[in-house]
Amino acid sequence: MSKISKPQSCLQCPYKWKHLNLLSDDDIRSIRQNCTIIRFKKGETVCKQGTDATHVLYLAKGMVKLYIEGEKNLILRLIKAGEYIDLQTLFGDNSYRYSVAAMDDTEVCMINSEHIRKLAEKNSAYLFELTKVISDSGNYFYKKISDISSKHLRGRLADALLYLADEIYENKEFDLGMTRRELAEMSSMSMENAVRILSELKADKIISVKGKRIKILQYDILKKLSDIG
Amino acid sequence: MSKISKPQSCLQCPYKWKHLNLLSDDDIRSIRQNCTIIRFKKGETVCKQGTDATHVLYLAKGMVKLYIEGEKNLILRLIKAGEYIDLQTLFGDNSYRYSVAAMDDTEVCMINSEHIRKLAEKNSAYLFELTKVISDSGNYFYKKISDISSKHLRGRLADALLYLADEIYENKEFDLGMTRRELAEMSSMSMENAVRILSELKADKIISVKGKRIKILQYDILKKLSDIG
DNA sequence: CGCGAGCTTGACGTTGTTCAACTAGAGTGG
DNA sequence: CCACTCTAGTTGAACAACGTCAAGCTCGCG
Repeated sequence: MSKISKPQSCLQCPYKWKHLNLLSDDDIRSIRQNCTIIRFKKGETVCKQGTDATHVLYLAKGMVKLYIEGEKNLILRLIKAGEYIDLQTLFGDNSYRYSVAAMDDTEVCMINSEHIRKLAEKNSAYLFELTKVISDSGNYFYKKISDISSKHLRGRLADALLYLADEIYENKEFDLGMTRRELAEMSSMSMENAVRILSELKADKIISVKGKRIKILQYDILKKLSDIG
Repeated sequence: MSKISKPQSCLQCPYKWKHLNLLSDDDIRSIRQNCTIIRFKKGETVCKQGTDATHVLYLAKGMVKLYIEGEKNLILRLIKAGEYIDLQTLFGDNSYRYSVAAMDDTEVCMINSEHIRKLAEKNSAYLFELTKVISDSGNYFYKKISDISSKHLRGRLADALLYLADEIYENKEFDLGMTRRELAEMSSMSMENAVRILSELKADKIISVKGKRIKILQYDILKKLSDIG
């Protein structure tokens, strides 16, 4: 963590804060006093599971992983620039249920929670949009929890690869911005098995793997592997 | 599903609708036109995974299970009278991500979603409370997903028993209102293993089991089993 | 009395983890 | 430039966890 700075002005937010347009100019100005931009280097912890959630985190630049810590970590999702890292802590219990760490060099706007709550309370349209985001994020977990509890190794790894291709890199060919261990933590399996299955998929010519470079050669088969679990 | 009826009046709601007090009398009256009370018998499906979520479900009487359907079902939580069955679908994607079925004879208020959204949009305090409920329900999943993916059989069954004792029946002795298969579906394991572990816990005098009657004899040990996973 | 659903237990096969050995590449200091 | 080390990745084999199958049991009900 380093380089603490105040935004110049949020009025023409260069980070494309979502739903900022629903606030009045005065309200937007007021955010400046309650917002700090912090830069994180790759690997640094942005927020730590269990600590008090006093700030809303908005990812301005870079990519972070949101994961649950335990004997083995479980990466729930990756977050790209332009998204709130999580809004549930804003209105619910105010401690982080997860940890967040930078996958590369990132910038995070940390905005005082209490301030956002006040803005939301007096601006129904704004609150409405925040609630939508929270709801969708909750809905995502229904799928995740069912995938993790019902699918086998191959299906779970296929899920992770499809997630990376479809949601994160939006391309069938991408540089895996993480270690094999992290890929395993996305799929809830041991690192050795993640490697093994990558090798199998490669041998079956469903994907190609060269170091961190991964290309999905047979998208529909990967999809089928994900479906049958 | 049977016995469709309109509420007499929601003004003195006999079902203790949560947060109804935040609405104006006129708004509460307007709900009547958009609300139907439906009775379900034990085992009946209240709502089906995949269908459109056109209504908010409020559980007036009885108990239901909320579960994800698949080759094997996964029961995510039980809901007691006086709670919304789920609010996420109200503001997020509007299809049910889960199925809900009655555990005993129940009554459900089904309120038109669009109507509630309109009330919420013009009443910030009401929306605020709904958002809190949604957020907390999302936060619950962080724990659930981590438990399911990291704990072993014994830890998961201990979780289920503690959940029933602490959250549902609020007593260390209770009648298990479900089959062994359903207990297994709460803990994400096969029915045979749920039975086996119940037997082990009984042999170790941590619980007593007589048919559906379960008594937690050594609460702290069960807690420890849950902790170590 | 017999039937069926839910429950119980043991034996066995499958899935996934752990351990261990080895390889490849990147950085470091002489 | 080479040896050294460190980390990430890779593969095989042993082992543990868990599910499935099969058989028998119990209890309520027609």
